[in-house]
Amino acid sequence: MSGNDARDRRAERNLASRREIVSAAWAAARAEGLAGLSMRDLGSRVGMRAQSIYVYYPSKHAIYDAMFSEANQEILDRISAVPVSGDPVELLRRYTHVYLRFCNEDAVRYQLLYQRNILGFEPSAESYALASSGLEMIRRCLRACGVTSSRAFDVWTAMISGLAAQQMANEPGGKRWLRLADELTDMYIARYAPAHSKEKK
Amino acid sequence: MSGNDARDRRAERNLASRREIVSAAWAAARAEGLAGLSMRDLGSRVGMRAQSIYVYYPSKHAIYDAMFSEANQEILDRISAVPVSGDPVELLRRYTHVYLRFCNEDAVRYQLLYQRNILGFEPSAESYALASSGLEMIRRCLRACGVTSSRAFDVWTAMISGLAAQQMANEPGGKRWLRLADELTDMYIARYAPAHSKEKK
DNA sequence: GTCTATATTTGGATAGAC
DNA sequence: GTCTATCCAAATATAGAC
Repeated sequence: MSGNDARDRRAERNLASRREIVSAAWAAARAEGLAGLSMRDLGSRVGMRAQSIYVYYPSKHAIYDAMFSEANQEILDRISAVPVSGDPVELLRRYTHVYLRFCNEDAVRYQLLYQRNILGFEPSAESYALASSGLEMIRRCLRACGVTSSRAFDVWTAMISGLAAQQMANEPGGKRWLRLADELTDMYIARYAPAHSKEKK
Repeated sequence: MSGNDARDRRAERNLASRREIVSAAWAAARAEGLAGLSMRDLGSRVGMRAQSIYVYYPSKHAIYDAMFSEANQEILDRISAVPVSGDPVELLRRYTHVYLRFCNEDAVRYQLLYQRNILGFEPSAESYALASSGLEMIRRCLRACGVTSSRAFDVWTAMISGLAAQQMANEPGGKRWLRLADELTDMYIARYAPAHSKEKK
């Protein structure tokens, strides 16, 4: 029926516009800074007046939230796409590599996801759930390596997020710290999962 | 001479006002967020009109810079005050404790010093020098522990800044990650300075 | 769904009287 | 050194015509 077709087309176009807005928001944030995102600039990037954006998103915070959610979905997808075969320690290395590469690719995305400091912005509960489920995959992998205590898990997240933090703060896009990932992993495994360590005791 | 006295009193009052302004700026940043610091709010906190602040600081960035510099001086002072006696590994632990406590005390200060993300603000060269000289003390201490490679030094800073980053991001003011410092240090020393390790090989 | 027009607020910064 | 007055620019958001 043509009524349904028209409705579908409308919904399709609406969705496309929403996507275009978020995509332009990323570009704007990369150019002007995350906090410098403005509706006027964003509008001009999608060929609209700023006011028209409110048809698609009710507020600027809603756009931040869409960006936050999209980025969380992206890292979750990438982690999920890692083939789960063979040695769990090898899997841990692959996860780590994927995560660090993800952080290092985009400073603005890193800031939005991991340095909560946009004025009054708090991400929605669903976005949090995405982030947690990524963490859960890491936790399972560590368990497969023989690491079970939550202390040891916190040690792991501290080490890896520390690599990312130093890299982003001091040399964004570089690899001075990122290349230390395997070294840190070896040290960690030798201490917390000696059965999987390549180093003989 | 009374001319000099008057000049001194003026200089003194001027300095006191400058200090009061920076102190109020910290309070404002803690209340409104670092990026939310505004001259009007700051003025009202020191009992002035916003415009009068320009007598003491030529711009808002200059105030950020004063805050940045003050904070760097503070951590440098604290690190310098640590008594340098006995085992270098013990000294390393003390340094680490001082640093982590410093980070955890004040989220806004942490953000200003270690998460460079204020709009167009870039700290002055002198402030950078302060920060570098604190890092240099850590480097010397690690050398005394027998750690010499720059790779190993980067591993150390990644680990410790990772503890701080996780603590600040997930549980500011708490100690879920901070309490892992000694555990991380043990692991690190065992790997990079086995001669100083308590664990027998 | 996009526009014009506008309300409303807020920001940093300057000029000049006192 | 502080004030009043003001400039100027920019922001988010709403109302209503088309």
